Amino acid sequence: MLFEKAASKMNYDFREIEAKWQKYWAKNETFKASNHSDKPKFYALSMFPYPSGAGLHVGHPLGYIATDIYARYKRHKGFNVLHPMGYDSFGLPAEQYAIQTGQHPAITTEANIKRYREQLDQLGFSFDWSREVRTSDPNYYKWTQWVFIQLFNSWYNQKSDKAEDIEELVSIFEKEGNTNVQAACDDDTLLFSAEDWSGFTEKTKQEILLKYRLTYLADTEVNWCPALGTVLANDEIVNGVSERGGHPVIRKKMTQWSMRITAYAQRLLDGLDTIDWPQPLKDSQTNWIGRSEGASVTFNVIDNLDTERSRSDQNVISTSLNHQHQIEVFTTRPDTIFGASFMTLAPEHELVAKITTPEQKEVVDAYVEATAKRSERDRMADVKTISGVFTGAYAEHPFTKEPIPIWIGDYVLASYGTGAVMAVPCGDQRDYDFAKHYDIPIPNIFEGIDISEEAFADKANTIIADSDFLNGLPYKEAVTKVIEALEKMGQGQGKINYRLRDAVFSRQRYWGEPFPVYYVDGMPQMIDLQHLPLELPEVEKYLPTETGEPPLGNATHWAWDAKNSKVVSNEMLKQVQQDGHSELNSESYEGVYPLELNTMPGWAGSSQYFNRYMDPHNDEAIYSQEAIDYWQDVDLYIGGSEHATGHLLYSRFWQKFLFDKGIAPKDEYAQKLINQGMITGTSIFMNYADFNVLFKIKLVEVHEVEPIERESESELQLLVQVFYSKQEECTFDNVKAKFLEQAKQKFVSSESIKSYSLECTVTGGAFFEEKRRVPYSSVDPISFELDFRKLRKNEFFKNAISVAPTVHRFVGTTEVEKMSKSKLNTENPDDICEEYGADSLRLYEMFLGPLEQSKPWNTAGITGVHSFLKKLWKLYSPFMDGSLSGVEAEPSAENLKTLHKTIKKVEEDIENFSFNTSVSTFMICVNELTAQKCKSKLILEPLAILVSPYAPHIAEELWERLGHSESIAEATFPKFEEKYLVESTKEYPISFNGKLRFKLELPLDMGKDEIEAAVMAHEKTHAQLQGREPKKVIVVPGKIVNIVG
RNA sequence: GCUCGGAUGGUGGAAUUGGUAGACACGUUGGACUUAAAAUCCAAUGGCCAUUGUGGCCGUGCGGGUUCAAGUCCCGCUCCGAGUACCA
Repeated sequence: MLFEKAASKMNYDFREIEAKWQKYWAKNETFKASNHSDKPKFYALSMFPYPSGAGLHVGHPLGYIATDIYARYKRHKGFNVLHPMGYDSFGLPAEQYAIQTGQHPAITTEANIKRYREQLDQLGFSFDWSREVRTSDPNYYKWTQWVFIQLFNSWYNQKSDKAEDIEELVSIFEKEGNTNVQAACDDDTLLFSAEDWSGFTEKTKQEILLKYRLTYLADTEVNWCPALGTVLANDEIVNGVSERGGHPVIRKKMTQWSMRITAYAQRLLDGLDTIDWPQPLKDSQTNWIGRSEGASVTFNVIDNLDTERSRSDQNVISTSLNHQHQIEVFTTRPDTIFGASFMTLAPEHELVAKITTPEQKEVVDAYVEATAKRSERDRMADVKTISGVFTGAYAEHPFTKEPIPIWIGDYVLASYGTGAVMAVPCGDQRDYDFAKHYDIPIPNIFEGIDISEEAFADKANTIIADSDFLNGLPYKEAVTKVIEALEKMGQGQGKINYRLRDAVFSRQRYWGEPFPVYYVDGMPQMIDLQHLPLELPEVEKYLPTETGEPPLGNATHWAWDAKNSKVVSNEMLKQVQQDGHSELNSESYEGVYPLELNTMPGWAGSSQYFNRYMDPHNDEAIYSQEAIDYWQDVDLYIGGSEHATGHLLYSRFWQKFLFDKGIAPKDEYAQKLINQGMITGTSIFMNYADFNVLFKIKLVEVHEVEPIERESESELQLLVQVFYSKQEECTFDNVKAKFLEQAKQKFVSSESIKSYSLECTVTGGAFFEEKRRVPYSSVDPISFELDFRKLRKNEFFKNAISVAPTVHRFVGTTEVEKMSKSKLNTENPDDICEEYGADSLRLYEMFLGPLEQSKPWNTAGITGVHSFLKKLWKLYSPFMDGSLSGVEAEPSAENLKTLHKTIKKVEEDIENFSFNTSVSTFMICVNELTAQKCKSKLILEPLAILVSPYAPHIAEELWERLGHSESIAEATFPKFEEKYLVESTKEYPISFNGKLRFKLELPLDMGKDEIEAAVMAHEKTHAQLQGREPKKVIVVPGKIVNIVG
């Protein structure tokens, strides 16, 4: 008993140690950050997770561990560290679960968060949990709604290049109309004067302002699925039907909220130069924004064929006047305008119906209808098929005045540019292919270029020919000249086009932030801040209503009483609508209006959470000025690259907006960002079509004809091949049933037997006919041999039949894939924590490879880091068993060298986020100190601090056992001192013609010539040279010697 | 197609500015301890050839080049991964 107790104190009992310190940190609020400090601030942030029902898998903590190491390191370095965590807790899975089970998403979400928290706590993160945020918490989304209102009340002034108050725009309108206003606004905004403005009705004014607001209502084309009553994202549609249920999907216009992110396109692009983010991520944002420079050109549509005919008769009639229709195109190659031989409109282009000639109407209508049926994604995926039809109409070339046929084709997308192109087949491959296909002329306007096979698109080597005033000019000059000419004619100007579209901000979902919006006379009104949050109403069903309204349409208590500023029953609404302001009804019915039924998208809540962490409980403001002045911005942000064009773009946009409004002090919120690589899982496949089942059967025959029933018992062993289709489960019952069926056919003759019974004992096993996934956790991580005991732990395989291992080995084939629950290749951190402890898991995740690289998960190597921790523990044992009893060994020079080498490397590694190499460094350090039998506190104390960011639990325990009563978290990071590393000699590699031949130890302070002399005098040098005279001797002091000859 | 990554032993991966390729760990093999197993410890471990010892040759996806010296720099490919996709 006594012995056991002593042993447990001596052994590395990670379970006890980890639980102890996790409790200690929570109790002492070790990692609580203060908004006031004399220390410099450091804000370390991990992207907050969506709390899914599956819990964390080993891929999740990778980034958290990295952030945690850095945060703990910075704390050791004397920083006041903010390291918060929260949950992005609105989202689809909880809603879908609610649809299936009727359980409120809030309940599911709460349960999932609880599970996440347990798992996170287990890993020993230094989070300041007092600052936790949840996007689905009304106290949080109050401020999401508030930002929305700020956006609504703002417009983008292109003159000052920032967002400004909408009231200022109104006063400009009142003074001078909108003729001088340069704003990011809808394309169809008409010009008006101050007089016009004052003459507009209030509703018209509101309609006009909506065209300027940074969040606005617009008709947006969406993928509408009538059967599901919902809008689908592009990837929810497969082959034109819904992925779920296979219902038809149509493109439909819906009034939805949009965010005018395009106003910030240029600033989002420019800002990338100011932040330290990974280049691939910057590239993908750059591509997503998709800036292209060129010109917009207006082509006049020729009104009727008579005009055209008379022109071809050389009776020149001016056709540039009174054209009914104009087509505006965007081109990046205005220099090739003389090569334009046709135009193509997107089938959805509004002019299609107007300009199509009666003769062509039928084919055009058919084509338009056919394309409408295809989703945009389908159209884009199908690049090879060329299709289009001629409208019968012609446009006039701005310079040559020649008629140009107008076609429609689905290779032109309505959503990019103006939905119309001037087709220059000689300079664009798509135009070229289209022209070839429909036999349209392909004029060549390039000097010395053969275009008989393909288009020529190389701007750099372009010399324009056959183009009137552009002849002989290279690309750049030609562009300038054309734009000048077009501007003079009023038929075009230089233009910068962006691929980036305004972001649709409405979702027909339940589990999201409600808009703080009600409608008076169809115009949106914002609810005042003091009445926020506008909380999600309760609903009976989480599906869209029968009339196709979003789920909030099911709410019975969802109308806004503007007078009393509160949510009231829909009954009140109906009353008012039916009766108007009738005197029959009491006053309270007045001023009740419908509330918005859409909710905000997933990215709304995540677009400003990093700021809210600075002051998460503030009920008066999104955060106090004081808090943001102190914390400023995120110093280190770690998360996955899959958010490159979603969250990471939208949040930059919101931040820039908050900056413009003076609410945030920085216009980029994260100076440094790192993408952790994906941890891929190893999927295991079993494939045993030919494996047999060995059964023992007992056959009881009962013969009808005999007077006395005779029981005959025969025990048979037989091999039966059991085949399984993919759908069938490999359970004992399934196998047995199949076996009995076969046995019956084989052994029971129907004539003599009245009845029979079969029993079977399984002595063999059965497996699958086809390649089938089995859980990664059920195989040996090295041999991939299946372990049936482990397999049966998985619910799906709980009845799987095993075979004695001596009979047959089941070895799986492997495939590396993204980790996901459905692929059965996830690895649960809990199991690893249980077996090896959190410190082992933390070290191992870092040891796996470079943080940013994607890497396969394999538990095989975890024993390595675990035994490292045991060795580390052992190193400190003299301080635990009392054997040292106060005697303190002075550190040897060797000890100091090892320590300082480690300090230097680990510090460099952390600064460079090269966590995998510091784990190696620790291993080397511990191996060396063990070999040196180091017993010095002066070495072991700093070592504990070095290890503490990586393996905080063991570090705390060792620190305590060294006699400290305070947490190691605030201990000062050891200072590297060069003096301990100074060497007096160097083992020079001596190479001949670049090949290493031998090594020679020489003093480091030896000069070049001395080294050469020493090397040349060496006997091995003579042996190598064999009397030859070296041509050259290269000596790099402190590095290498190379002898050429 | 375009953009961006990447390719090093049986495996994950090391290798500051070009300067000893394969650190560290896993695995494997052999050994110690043990009745045995686990745990722990020790040794070997890129390939080929030779050998009493010493040694030699080849080796960082492929083909060239620059250099005293190339995993690292340059040119041309191949393959793999990620993102994006008719962007006018």
